[in-house]
Amino acid sequence: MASVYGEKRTSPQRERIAAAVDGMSRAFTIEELARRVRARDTGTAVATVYRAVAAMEDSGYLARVGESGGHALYARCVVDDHHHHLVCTECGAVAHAACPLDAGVLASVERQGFVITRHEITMYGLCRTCRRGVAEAS
Amino acid sequence: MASVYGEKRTSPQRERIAAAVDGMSRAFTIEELARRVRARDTGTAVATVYRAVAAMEDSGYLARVGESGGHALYARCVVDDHHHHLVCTECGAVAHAACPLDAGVLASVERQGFVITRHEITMYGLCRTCRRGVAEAS
DNA sequence: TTTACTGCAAATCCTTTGCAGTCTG
DNA sequence: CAGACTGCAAAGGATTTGCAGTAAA
Repeated sequence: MASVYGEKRTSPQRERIAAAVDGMSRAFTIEELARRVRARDTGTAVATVYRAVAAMEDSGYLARVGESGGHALYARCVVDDHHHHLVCTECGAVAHAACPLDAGVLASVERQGFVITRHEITMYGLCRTCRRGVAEAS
Repeated sequence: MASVYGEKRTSPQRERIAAAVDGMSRAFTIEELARRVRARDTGTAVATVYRAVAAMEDSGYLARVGESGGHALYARCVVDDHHHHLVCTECGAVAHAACPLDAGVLASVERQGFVITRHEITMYGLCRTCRRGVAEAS
């Protein structure tokens, strides 16, 4: 668990926060994470959770995988190579997807004179379980 | 210019806002648009610009093409079929790109049990002109 | 006439920051 | 010890919204 916060310092609060993150099997908002942390230690300030999450994101332990109702969604992501995420809008389950920006797209924008320096791809959908739920409901 | 606001009502303010949008050859923030509108009519409230932009977005006349420094970026986009945008981070020029989500990606997430219901792809880069500028500067 | 649109200003609301104090390394 | 990290609370800051008035249709 040394790389959770990268080269940054740790603290009792950050350890509790890291533990809470480990307990998350789905995408979560900072608010949810904070609630979870504060359930065990009321003393942990929300600002501290925000700062810890930023540190975890820096270290690559956590990834921003989308947003929901104005709240950023995060999920543990220890995969090193470049990829993107797909979040189930019903339950928050996360899937991985290879980056779809292939030679064809690059050539297409190149033809327009552009080079891509950065991109963000966020996908939302339904996981196997929630897909069933929706089908049954209809 | 009837479809600018879709089926919604128009007004002198909305006409001025539409004219200002037409004068924009690049991506712009609402703040920039409002400044432009207010240069000719100080009386137009920023809230009105926000509401007009929302209406234009609804009608498909305007598209959100990215964000810059916490400000949403918009650009005129009358292309009907599904595609994405690439914004030059230097000058705001906009390029179009076909949606890169192909059968391969869909199959990949399907293999994980997911179906995609929505996705957002935003690309940033440099246009031909700004590319040169950067090269010369280095 | 109906009801959408406007201006103004206040309210939202997630996230960030300033500060003083504490603790890690 | 220096510099991070913490708690608290206030500040940020783009966007939204309530309201009363005006004007499209």
